[in-house]
Amino acid sequence: MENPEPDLVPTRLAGLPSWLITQTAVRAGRLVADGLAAVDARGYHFRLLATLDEFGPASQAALGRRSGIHVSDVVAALNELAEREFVTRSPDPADRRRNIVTITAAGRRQLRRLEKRLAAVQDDLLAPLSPDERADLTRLLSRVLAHHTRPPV
Amino acid sequence: MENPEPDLVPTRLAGLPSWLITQTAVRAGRLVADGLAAVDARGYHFRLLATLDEFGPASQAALGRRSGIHVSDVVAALNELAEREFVTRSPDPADRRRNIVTITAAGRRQLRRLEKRLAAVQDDLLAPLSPDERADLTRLLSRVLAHHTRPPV
DNA sequence: TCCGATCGTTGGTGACACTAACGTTAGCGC
DNA sequence: GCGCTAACGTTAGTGTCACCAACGATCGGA
Repeated sequence: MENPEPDLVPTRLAGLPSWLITQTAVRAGRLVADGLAAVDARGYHFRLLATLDEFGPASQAALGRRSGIHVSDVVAALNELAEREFVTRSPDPADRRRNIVTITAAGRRQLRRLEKRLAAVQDDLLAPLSPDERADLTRLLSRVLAHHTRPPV
Repeated sequence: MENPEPDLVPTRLAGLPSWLITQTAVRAGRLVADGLAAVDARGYHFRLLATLDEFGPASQAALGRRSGIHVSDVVAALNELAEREFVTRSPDPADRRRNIVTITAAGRRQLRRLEKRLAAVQDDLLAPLSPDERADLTRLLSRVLAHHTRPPV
């Protein structure tokens, strides 16, 4: 929806892996945002719903760790999800500091919708690559990401 | 410098290429930002200096197109660069709407410093990959990016 | 000469990641 | 049992990047 006719890109940038990754991420982010916006959601919402669906009810802190979202941002995103009844928050009887967050049936339906949108986005995003190449890319990125997720330091 | 001990990540996320790309970009962005911050700069500054050095003096609009930065953001970033005398702005005698932006000697020195930092960042970022794999990743990302840069629509 | 396009600039917005501070609560060491 | 530390949820604020709308000035083609 933008990108005002880019001129040729400096090779100093185009050759930098960090630039390639972040720029590709910008494009990917746009596609994702557009896809999710059609269902009135954004990345945080999907990540939280997917995490809840996969691991079951959890505290907000656990949700944050698993989805990679900061606890303080989890609060805001859950407020929005709860307002639309995609999720319920109830105090943990066993630990009064905690909330137990649970996905609702409506939340699961919303998640299905989001997943459908995102599947289309993947296809759009990786359009120029063959299935083998897509697998290669996924493999390489996973390795890089894993390396920086649990720094061997 | 953060990442508070991530729990296991949902496979629903870990398998999504769009997620892999954006998450890897977050890590890359952190490394880049840290590297540049050490010289009191950020991404926009490097991109502008590199573009200027590669293509020579240019108008702000041209700079924006080549570096992929919105014109309005170019203004702010150039203000910061000009304040530190890394760049000079002079009116274009041939077109009074335009400014001609030129990189200074100090700007070139700063660019060298930034490039040095970024080279180290690339190595850190791609540490788990062999040279061949790094080339593969670069190739794949370039293809994806090219496809979304000039939409074939 | 008019009109549309371009240029620089200002002043916003939104998503995402992240930080600091706070009161509450749990659980461990002693 | 008591005190300290750590974890929890929440609020409020920051920085980067990308983007949008509007403006006056200027240019260039019809």
